[in-house]
Amino acid sequence: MKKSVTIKDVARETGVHVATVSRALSPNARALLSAEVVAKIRETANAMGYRPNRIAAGLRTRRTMTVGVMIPDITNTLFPPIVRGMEAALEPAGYASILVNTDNDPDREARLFDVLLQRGVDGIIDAAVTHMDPHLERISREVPIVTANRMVEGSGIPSVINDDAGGIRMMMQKLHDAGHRNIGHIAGPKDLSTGIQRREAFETAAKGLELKVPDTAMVVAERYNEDEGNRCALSALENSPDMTALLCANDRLAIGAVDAVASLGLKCPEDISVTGFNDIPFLDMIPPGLTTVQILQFDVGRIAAEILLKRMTEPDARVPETTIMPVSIIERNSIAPPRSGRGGKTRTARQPRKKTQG
Amino acid sequence: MKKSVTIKDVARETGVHVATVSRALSPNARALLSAEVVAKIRETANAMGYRPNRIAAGLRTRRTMTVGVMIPDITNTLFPPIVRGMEAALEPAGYASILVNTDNDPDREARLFDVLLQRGVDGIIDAAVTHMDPHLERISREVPIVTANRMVEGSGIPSVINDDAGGIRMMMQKLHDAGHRNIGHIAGPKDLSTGIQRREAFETAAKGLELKVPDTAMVVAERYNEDEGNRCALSALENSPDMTALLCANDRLAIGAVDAVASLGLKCPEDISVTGFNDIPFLDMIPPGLTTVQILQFDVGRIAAEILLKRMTEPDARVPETTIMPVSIIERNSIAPPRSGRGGKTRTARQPRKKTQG
DNA sequence: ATTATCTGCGCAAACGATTGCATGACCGTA
DNA sequence: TACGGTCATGCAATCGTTTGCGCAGATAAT
Repeated sequence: MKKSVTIKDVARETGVHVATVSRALSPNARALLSAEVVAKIRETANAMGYRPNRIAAGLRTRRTMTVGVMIPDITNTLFPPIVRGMEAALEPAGYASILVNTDNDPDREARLFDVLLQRGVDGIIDAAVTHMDPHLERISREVPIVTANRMVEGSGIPSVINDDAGGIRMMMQKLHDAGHRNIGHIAGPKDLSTGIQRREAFETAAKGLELKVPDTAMVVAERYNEDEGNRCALSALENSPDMTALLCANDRLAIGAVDAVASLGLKCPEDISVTGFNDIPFLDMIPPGLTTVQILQFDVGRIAAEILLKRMTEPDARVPETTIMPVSIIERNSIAPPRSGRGGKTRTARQPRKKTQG
Repeated sequence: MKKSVTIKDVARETGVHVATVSRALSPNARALLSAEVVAKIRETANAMGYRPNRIAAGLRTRRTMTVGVMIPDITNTLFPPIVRGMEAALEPAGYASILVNTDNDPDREARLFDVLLQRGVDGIIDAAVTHMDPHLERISREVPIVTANRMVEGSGIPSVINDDAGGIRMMMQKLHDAGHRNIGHIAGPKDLSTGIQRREAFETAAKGLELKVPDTAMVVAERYNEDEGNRCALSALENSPDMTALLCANDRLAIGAVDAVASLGLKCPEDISVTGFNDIPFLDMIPPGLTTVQILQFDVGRIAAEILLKRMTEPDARVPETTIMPVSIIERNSIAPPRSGRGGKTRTARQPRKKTQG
């Protein structure tokens, strides 16, 4: 609309060369100039409403002071706090962020990487990475990357993740303490590191507590959403009549599971205990109040951004390859001691099987 | 990290001039070239892994194919769907978006405008604007702007908002139909167009239904959050013993209000009906199930983006100054007929006043 | 055959900033 | 007075694209 004032205008106005203006305005080069000239330049630059053009600067310096942020879907309430955490570290350092949603679609992801690189981002934070990401290593040779909340194993790409294993272990212990011996699991998608790691943690925890988990009591979701939680819970509940608790790989699956429990005429937690993971916003307000593993959403984003900052500013600084953020259990009302049995209560009740409950 | 292949490399490889490469790769200029040359260039460009540098192009063309998106706070669940709506229109058109959170802080907002303009955004969608925004008109002379969800009156800046007045009117009618005659209002912040317009709509609706609303039954919140909803509801409930319903300016205020109701030993909806506005995600899962005004969150963002696209591509095309999106009532369980009275039930019950109930 | 019109492509100047190098003024010292 | 050394600033190239203009050759019109 209106042509803006450039370094050249300021130069003309103050009667110096553009190079001098550039130096006067640059925190680093400022020391090369006499104090009076610097003062005069900055003054008139301000007066003229000069606004540096980072596009032009970026062309020359190959640094745009913007980073790319990839997430699966911003409407998934897990991610906004993570994004804010990133911003909390990025903005004070002078970086802006281009945000893109992959919808967990690899084609889209590939396109979006191009979108970011074409715009010359100085780095990328990827919270949408799949377990075996085909693009990431190639991209990471062009620009610094760190993954948040998820990781791709063995890639050497720095990641900031949660103590998935620890969270699951603690939750299993909690269920065991409450008396549960037949615990099912709704696992997350098998192409996501969180899905995989939580499932493995579930299995080793079960083994550690000497619990048997029949195949029917462990079903893996295609996606992290309520519908899948519902579907998987239904399957588990109908095929594992002895099951008294369902440990879910995340909160949204758990919410779907609670629905499934209700739709079978059962109650949570009286008939079936259900647990979640993440402690997403508003979870505390949804009945019956899911007991869940709380992760430090904001801090995951913040730390990931801080690591990226380090990699961008000191390209050969050493950064931790994977930093694991602590988790904790938030106790609400979705765990209760198991009923002695629930054989007749399921709509699709079948003939009772041998019980393994101890 | 690795220097990328430029137009110059492609030119050398194919034995033509850079200008020819540029034209071969530009959908518009392609027609100027012979088909064979175009084919050859595109082929080798692909083979070499050429990725256009939009920074450089932007410097020359003054178009970066990125837009700025300002919102108050992405962790406010109202905004993610709006942002996705924007993206749905922007991305297919080749635009990426830089997202910034203002936290409703005018200083921050001013800084962030600079952040966006320094990066040469082609346009801005502002969903964080205050009613009398000091910056907006100045900025709008430099770059096309459209506001979403909110507006600044009399500015001439295109906006896409919701039918606030209509929503409030319908909700008032609903409460009236249920038998309520003493209806209170928790108004939104007085510096936001939504707060103002909904409050005005409340007052004219009350007048239209011939309801008296004592000053004590209308309290305005400083911010749109649960704590303010709680505080305001407490004040209204304690100072207006006759009140049987609380129409809240948004869902978060309403959530706080039902907490307040409960903390006074009353029940919603039996003792006090409460209503919201927006129908934010997860609202349906929170007891008692707020009856609310549903807005088209996604479409507000989408339409705003479409209008911005029009303004960016055809600077003197005429666009509607304010487009109002339809709303509808979602009925849940937070409205019930009024009790005959609730005099003795409030903790801070005072001597009964004259009733105006008909 | 001469001139006018097209076609297809190259030339070079932008866009706005950064930065290595050059230069001139000034100071101190020999 | 001449010389070496600083200090403050100017010069000009550069980043990767886009685009107005011009030129050469081919084709068409006269």
